[in-house]
Amino acid sequence: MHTSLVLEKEKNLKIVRQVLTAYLDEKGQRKTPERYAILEEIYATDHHFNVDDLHFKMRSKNFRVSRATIYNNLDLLIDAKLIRKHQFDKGMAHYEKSYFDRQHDHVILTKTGEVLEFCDPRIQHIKKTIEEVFDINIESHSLYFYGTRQRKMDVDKKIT
Amino acid sequence: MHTSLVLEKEKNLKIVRQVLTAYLDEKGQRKTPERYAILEEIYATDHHFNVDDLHFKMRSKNFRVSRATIYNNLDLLIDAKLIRKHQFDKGMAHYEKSYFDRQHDHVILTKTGEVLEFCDPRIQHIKKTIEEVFDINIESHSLYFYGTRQRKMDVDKKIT
DNA sequence: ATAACTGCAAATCATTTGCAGATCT
DNA sequence: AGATCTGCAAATGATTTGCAGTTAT
Repeated sequence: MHTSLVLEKEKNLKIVRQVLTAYLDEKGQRKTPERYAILEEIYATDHHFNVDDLHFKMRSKNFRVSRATIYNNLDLLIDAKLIRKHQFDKGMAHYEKSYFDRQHDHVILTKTGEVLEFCDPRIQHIKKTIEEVFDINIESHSLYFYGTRQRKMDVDKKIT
Repeated sequence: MHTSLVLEKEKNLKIVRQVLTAYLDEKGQRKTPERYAILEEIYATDHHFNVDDLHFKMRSKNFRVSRATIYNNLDLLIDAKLIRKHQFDKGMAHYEKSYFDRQHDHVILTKTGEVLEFCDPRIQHIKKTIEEVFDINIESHSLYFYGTRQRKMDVDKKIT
């Protein structure tokens, strides 16, 4: 990895640690090593993850945390706006770090489980219309597209 | 209720019964009374429902079905395109009849649990764009807006 | 000192499953 | 008759919870 990217990552880690500290101070909650370890593990990598992924990675680095503590602290990090939670289908929830990214939506490739991100302003336009039509306040939305890679076979089919 | 609406409902019931029969014939599956009773209960009312709602309603009409059978047959009805399933959050899944309605999306009012439906063509436009950008095939999507009714209080706040 | 936190194991809740007996075809 | 269904109860899997012991403040 390029040196500047490493430095960038460290700077970001420092920032999110401070965000967490500020949050815990404000809420009068304790600054436990587990909380920082979980946050750092999340911000050290770039992918979506689930509770088991995180638990396994921390354990393999010899940091002992229980799944219960991870669950508890993921809720805390959500409240601190440091991560977002997704329920792609039934089964385990997925999470992603959120502090440096802007709001986006997802495509789930159902064959591989891959997750793609996109940002389309038209969703905000739809949202605005819905708010007006129903006279409501929309606080959040969830939008997922489910699909598969366009394979050669499919292209052939089209020609036929 | 107006007589023509009652007649309309009966006509529709007849249609969906036939659709189910055709499906079961095609798949070589058995025409059990439970299957028709579940279908009819669903098409007799106009709201979203969950497994417990349905179970309770059928039992209170003295039709004994197990929850397991309901689960099994809801999957079957989904496959027959007679109903759709929604996972609004964690917790119980919701279902809705689908045969006479066209595809639509939902607004969930988080305070009351109310569900509103809407149809906005711009989602299809977004879908098309995403398919082109990522070179994928999108098979389905799920879009939910979460919000609350605009209450008088909120309006007052705005003025302040 | 003491309220908050962690880790474990047990509890929960929606859904699924195994299987014995019932029932469509 | 024979394969498919149903109903029950037990199993599952993700998440939550109760609680005793630990730790940050």
